[in-house]
Amino acid sequence: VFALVDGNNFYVSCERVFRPDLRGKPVVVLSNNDGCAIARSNEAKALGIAMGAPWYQIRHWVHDAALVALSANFALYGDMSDRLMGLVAQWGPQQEVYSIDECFMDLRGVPGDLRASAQALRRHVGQCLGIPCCIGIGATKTLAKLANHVAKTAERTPGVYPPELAQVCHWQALPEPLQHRILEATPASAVWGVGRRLRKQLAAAGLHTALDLARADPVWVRHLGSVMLERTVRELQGTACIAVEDAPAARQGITYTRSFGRTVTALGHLQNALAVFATHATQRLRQQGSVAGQVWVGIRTSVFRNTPQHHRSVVIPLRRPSDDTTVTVQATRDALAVLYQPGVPYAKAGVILLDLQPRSHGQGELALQDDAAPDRRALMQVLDQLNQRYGSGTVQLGSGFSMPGQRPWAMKQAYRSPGYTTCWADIPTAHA
DNA sequence: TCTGGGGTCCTAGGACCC
DNA sequence: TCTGGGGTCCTAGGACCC
Repeated sequence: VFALVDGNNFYVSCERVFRPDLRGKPVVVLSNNDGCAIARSNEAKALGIAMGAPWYQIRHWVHDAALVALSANFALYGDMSDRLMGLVAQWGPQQEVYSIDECFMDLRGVPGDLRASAQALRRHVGQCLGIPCCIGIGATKTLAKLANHVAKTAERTPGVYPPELAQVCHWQALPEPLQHRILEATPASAVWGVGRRLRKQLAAAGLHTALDLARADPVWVRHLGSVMLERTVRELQGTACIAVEDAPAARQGITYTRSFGRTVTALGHLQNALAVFATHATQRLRQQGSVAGQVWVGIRTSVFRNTPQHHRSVVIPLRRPSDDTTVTVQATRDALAVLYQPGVPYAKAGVILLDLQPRSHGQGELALQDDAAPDRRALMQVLDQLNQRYGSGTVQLGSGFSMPGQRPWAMKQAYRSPGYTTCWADIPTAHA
């Protein structure tokens, strides 16, 4: 038996914990650069604001419906996520943190009425953290996902599903005719693993609802997609094909790409931005305990402008796998020397660390031949410790430094909330 | 004026090998 | 006239997820 626990409108809910005045109001959280809506309160959804809606298209709601917009505060959401996952972990023996706001639980061996313990967990999370969540329970991960979808939809839009399914939905506990009705009312595209492309292909083959999919022959359906679709169909039919992954595998690549607040044409600014991006990516690399063998570097113009497009990238192989920021920053320099063209209005740039391997793996002998390596490693350690203790960016490479006001590439964050739980200066005060 | 970012997995096709 | 077959590995691109 599997469960999926999922924080409702998670980023908005995180903000509301510290801003109770935002409850009941339409709220959106904007992406980096205040580009588009990436989280919406139920009230904002009711206004018709779509996921990913560009900010400039929806900002009129601020006047028309008292919409509140907030710039994304990922430090806050990440910290709230850790707390949420810690609370949910106590429910069962195995937990897979699937994304920032949801986790799968393997509930095999958990005694008692699962629906009742799910309700209790919801109350516990509500009391300890103040984040509302929905829980779906099913015989497979796909069914748990589906049950979660039903629980969320039943809560938000009464009428589609019976109201008693709101917030917690235990698929196996439902009578079969009700399961049938729910599957029939659920579009195939709401099933985990069916995206836009597959939805069209399934529709062309006459499969429109979750019920159509659940009744399909898993072997036959394979020719419409890949083995993934076959797996999805089997999971809908109750055969578990996807396990709960207890310990997440190390990342295969570490990406840091950003759109600029304004377009950038000067080489110096690009160098500065990419040095900062590489610094962030390499810090994550060290946290993971890996070294990178290659560095991908890309720069490009905006895909939303009707101007000549300029998308270029290059992969720089490193002489030996490294987790040294000076090495990856130098790689971005080398890359820019190849990629950069004067006069092009660059809108976005990025760094991807590739070919990742565990740090310990085969490093010793090579490192001994490089006299500078032990010192560099110590330098990076000190850097990480200082930044950990005194705040990110306390100590950095000169190439990543720029005077205040000299970062045209810095992203826009006009509506950023304080670091309530991650910054000493921003901790809220309680008044008696 | 103004449209995010970070991932995973699968498949097809090419290069290469014997 | 007429030119095999089987396998591995890698990469690019597509689809999906949140």
